[in-house]
Amino acid sequence: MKEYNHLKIEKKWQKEWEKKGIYHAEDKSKKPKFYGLIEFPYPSGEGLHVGHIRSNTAMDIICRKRRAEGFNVLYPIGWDAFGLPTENYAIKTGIHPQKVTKKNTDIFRKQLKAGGFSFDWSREVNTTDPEYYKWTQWIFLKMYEKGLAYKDKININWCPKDKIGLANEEVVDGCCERCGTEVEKREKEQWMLAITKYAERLDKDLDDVNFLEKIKIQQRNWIGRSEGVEIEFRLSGVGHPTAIKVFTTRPDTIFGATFIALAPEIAKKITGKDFGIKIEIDRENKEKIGVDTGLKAKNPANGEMLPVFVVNYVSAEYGTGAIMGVPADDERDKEFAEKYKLPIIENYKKAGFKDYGKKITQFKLRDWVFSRQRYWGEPIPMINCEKCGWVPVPERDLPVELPKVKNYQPTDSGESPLANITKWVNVKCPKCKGHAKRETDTMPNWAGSSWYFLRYIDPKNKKSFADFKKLKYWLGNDPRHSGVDWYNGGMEHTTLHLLYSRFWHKFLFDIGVVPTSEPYAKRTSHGMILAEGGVKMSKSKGNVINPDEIIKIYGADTLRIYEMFIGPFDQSVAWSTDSIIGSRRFLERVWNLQYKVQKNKKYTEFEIEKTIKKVSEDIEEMKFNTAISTLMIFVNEIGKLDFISQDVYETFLKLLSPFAPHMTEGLWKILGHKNSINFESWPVYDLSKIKNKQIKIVVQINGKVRAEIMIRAEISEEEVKKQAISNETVSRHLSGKEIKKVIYVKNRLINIVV
RNA sequence: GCCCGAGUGGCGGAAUUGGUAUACGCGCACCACUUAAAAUGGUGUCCCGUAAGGGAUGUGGGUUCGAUUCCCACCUCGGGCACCA
Repeated sequence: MKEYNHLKIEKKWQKEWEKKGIYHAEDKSKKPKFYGLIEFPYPSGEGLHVGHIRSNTAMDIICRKRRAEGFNVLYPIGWDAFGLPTENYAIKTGIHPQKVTKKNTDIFRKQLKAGGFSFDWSREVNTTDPEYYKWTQWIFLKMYEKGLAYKDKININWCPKDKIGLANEEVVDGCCERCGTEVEKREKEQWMLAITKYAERLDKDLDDVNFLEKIKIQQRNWIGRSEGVEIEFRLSGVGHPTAIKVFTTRPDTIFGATFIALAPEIAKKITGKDFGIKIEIDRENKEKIGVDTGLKAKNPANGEMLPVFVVNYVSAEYGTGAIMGVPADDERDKEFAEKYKLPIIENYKKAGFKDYGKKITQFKLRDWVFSRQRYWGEPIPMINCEKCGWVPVPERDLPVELPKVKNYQPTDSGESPLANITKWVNVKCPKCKGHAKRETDTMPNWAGSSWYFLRYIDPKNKKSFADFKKLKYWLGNDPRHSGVDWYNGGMEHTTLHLLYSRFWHKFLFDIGVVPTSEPYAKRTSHGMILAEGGVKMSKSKGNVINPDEIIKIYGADTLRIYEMFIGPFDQSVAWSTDSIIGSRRFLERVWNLQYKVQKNKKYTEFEIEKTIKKVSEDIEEMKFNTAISTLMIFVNEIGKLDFISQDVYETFLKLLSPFAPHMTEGLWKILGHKNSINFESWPVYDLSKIKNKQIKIVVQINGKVRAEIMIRAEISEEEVKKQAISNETVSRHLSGKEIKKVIYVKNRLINIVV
């Protein structure tokens, strides 16, 4: 008997599969296609996380099953490599981020290959490759051309300690994510993308995609669509001809309005005065403050003159920046009214929805701040000419490559380090050939990840980001109901990445370069893997599990099985090194079953049909933990027998192969097959083969289990009742009692009510 | 404050449309094999009780012949949003 040697087996088959390129997707195929996608990793210096193994294995199992079901499968991988950690490392060490990225991707690649994932490595993409970001820049230029990219003076988050502009997502509770310093607002010219123009469609089209409900809910909350009415309140008294427009979702409460509240910016616009009211960033300070502007506004419903206040709880960025205060119906207005002794009307008359204004739709979604004052990102391909203003870099000059710099530290003025490279910055205007300067801001790291799944389809194309025919094949022909077939990723990317990439895709659809209006047909999400004890894995806590070591000791197959068995796929789970042994023991049992195989004996006693059904269904629902427990139960049962017929063993190996590809491949060859188990078709089940001559029925009395009886299948209800009542234990419990009712659930239980 | 999700043995967790609660795995105990240990195999393992039986799925109530599952109220934990008018 040969022992299960995972090191030898895994190395051997990984080499063989790579050599033969068996996981390469075909661009021209008569088979139906399946495009399975995972979020491409950020190659951090910390190496692969066991969480990567979890989500990659899940999609790997689905893709392997699809191949066995006869699909032409695309399961690609790449690197989302622009970003802060690499840049910060460069600032600290002076090593070029490209070098760091190369080193990290090499490590990640090696680690992923050791996991035995069926990626098509020939399509690897890297967002920091100029051949890749050329097209990221190209998409930006198209957006500029269509008026979706524009420059605007806005408040950005500024960390006074790091002297750096921060993205919203880098601000945690009003403080810098890295140094904890309180963030200030600073006005700065930024490139913006008009995602709000797509708000309506981004919301509505969620109806047509197969995303998990909680993902749709989060997207909808983020977009924040609400229908209301815009009402004009005419100003009078101080010689103001203007009116104040108010947005409300409750126009029916207009008779209860006792004041008007303005955002500070709006008040300044109307009166030209600064009232010293500020909207605090500090979220804990929720006390409502206001100043009376002295203006009066006429309520169009009843002609009453209402005082107009500047307040700190109305934002200029939502609605019209002005509200009607209805203290009787709104908690915030009530708090304000009580503090400033304003009247609170109860029992006022209700108005109709559109009686005093016109219906409009508002969104919480804001336009996307697209500029970063950083080095390690895609340069924004724009040139500022003294005469012509902003001029896009001509397409033929793409990509605008990142120049070499000596110092990656941002400048004191908050500009990108690129601003110091005068040779790079100073250019001729493409229009008038006059003196001009390049934009020195770069794109956020959400840019490259907004379209990477399209590049996988045609990664080496030099003429376009991807050939349209290939896009049509892999995304489908139906413009409304297609895209990547199945996209799995983390919940943390539900609002930003998922929304941004849907926005970009819709834009590309509108200009006719992609065939579908939605990028992803189906989206699911995984839970995180936490350290033992349920805390986050982190270097500083020293509780990070390195997958390499687990693979070395137990094998990739064991790690894969363990991570799929660890708990429900969509929930967070705590790592437990002690429990891995169970997955290893299971695989060893499977391995040892080969010595019980008898070639010519037909095996009829045990039903593999149920196992096929359950495992097949569980994979589709991502219930990998119960799929594995089903496989374990089968092995436990079959292990009790003296011999196993080869056909049953082979069917079992096919079911196990997506989970443990290396071992099953090894066994497949040992059984005498020349071809890879990867080319075998997925087992089908035939429920009619399950012969249940005897069925176990539970007998309850008043809902309490008292006995079990065996019945023949298909006997009548009357006979089952007779048999149940005649049971010894049952009759003992029934003696001296009157039977009121008998409930019979077919093939399951009988409940006698006394 | 609002919106999601989850509370089941010592631990990770199972449970079809409401139908045997605790599958599968870890751990633990005992047995076999062994000079011994490890490994492996076997048996047992929610609680009380010798047993018959009784009690348990965060807490309290309800619907039902029957509730982990459905309804109401509350508590705890995780995630998201946050003065959104």
